[in-house]
Amino acid sequence: MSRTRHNLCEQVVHDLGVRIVSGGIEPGDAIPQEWMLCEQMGVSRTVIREAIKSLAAKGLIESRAKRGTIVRPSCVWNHLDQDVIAWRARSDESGQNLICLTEFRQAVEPKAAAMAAERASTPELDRIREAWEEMDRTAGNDVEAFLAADIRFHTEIMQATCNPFFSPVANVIGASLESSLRVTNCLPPDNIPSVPLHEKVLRAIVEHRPMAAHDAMLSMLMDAAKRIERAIQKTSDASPK
Amino acid sequence: MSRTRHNLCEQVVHDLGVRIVSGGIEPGDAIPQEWMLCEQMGVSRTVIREAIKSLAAKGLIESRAKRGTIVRPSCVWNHLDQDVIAWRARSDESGQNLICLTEFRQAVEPKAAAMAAERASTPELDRIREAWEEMDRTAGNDVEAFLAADIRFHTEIMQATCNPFFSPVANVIGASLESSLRVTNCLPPDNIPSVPLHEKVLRAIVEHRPMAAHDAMLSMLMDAAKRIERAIQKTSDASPK
DNA sequence: CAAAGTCTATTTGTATTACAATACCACATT
DNA sequence: AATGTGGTATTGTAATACAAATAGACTTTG
Repeated sequence: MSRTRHNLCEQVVHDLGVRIVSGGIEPGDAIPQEWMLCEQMGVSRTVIREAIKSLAAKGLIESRAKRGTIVRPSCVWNHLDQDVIAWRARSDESGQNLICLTEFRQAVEPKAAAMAAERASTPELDRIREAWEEMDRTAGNDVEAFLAADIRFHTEIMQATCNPFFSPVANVIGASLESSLRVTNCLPPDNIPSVPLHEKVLRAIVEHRPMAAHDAMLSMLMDAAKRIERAIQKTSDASPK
Repeated sequence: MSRTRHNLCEQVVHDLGVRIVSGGIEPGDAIPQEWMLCEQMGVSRTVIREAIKSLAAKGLIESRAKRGTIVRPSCVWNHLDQDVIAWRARSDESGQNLICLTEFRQAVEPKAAAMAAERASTPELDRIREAWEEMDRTAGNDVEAFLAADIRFHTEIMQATCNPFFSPVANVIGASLESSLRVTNCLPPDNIPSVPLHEKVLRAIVEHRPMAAHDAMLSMLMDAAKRIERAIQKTSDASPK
């Protein structure tokens, strides 16, 4: 039970979620019955049932009377749910998940940047600019603050597409940046070269140049992907086999 | 209470979900208190609470003791959740939602097709081919079966990317095709021209030609988008203002 | 003997009651 | 006027009881 969470139900959701996503219980298999979970976790059936409803809402499990509650095939999980992404990231020893995250970003974000360049309203442009300014301010000294600003920069671009279906991509971006921060284990100065790359994207969007925004975003992501790949290479060399 | 669902909780989730997504309760506002919902819907507090957990898991609401349960800003909703998509589609009078769905597909699917062309394994290729064959078989006579096969075709391509983050896109595809079927109000023969467009995608993927797959998918989607736009134009002309 | 139907036991689904924890609000205190 | 303090409404948790559904064993019947 890692660390205390804001209430019992969330704690149970987290524990079961991690167990399922990390492969502790395989798709098709049943999770323990309710009374058994009550015993194992020392909570009432009320709590267990509410947790089960949460996980079912995320697509992870499905309950039927008598049959029990089974883990659904992973292709129907809500893989862009913030919790599911976090649980997945936890059990990513190899860095394979980080590669998938980055790959997905490469597929979606350039097009999103282009759409933002077409449509972003003035307040949306301001929010993107503010995020970039925060990046510029914190680069080289505060890694945490830079990360937060970086996430905000990309998230605001998703919002600026004026298409709600891009919103969940923000979860991928957040997980990707956090995870890559851990993997590359970077120092404050390492953030500095990233600033002009983001600036290029910012300018293209502000000046309503979709193609330029697309290309700038793509090359920024390719650069990030390259650094991640190198870092993963290094760590797998350090602990071979 | 539209129509009877498999259990009480799901019914409550559906009713509340529709009310929230359709804008009946705005972000920042509180939903009725638990005892009030019990009265309104004629169910126990147990059921209400489990439904609330479901909606919270989808990002729609957030509960706090005393403060009540409030609707969260729509930018943190899990917009790619199957239920959320369905609820959104219900309240799409203008066709604006269908346009967003299509636009998102255009942003993601070409790249996904390219990745599938790079990596798809033989069984995955078989499943894509089978889906296309089913489309070919049912085009011109069975609209329902054609729709199902069409959805399967695109869904299998998402799976063939070998990247789990593409899976939820299948929900968008399903909603888009169903919704566009309703809007364009098409007859069986209207499906026929769609078959060779899909065949082009299929061939490119099977022959492992990423660029070709990308382009074939994109032009297919552009074609679909054009037809949808025409249909929406027509219906808004029919019922002006 | 096989196929169909029935019964039972197990598991989830729903209702009810009670109390704990929390946080907003009004009131009192300094 | 600012601060503290307690009441109160609302969600959080527990416990119990029963309903509904169904897998699997058992029985009946052709």
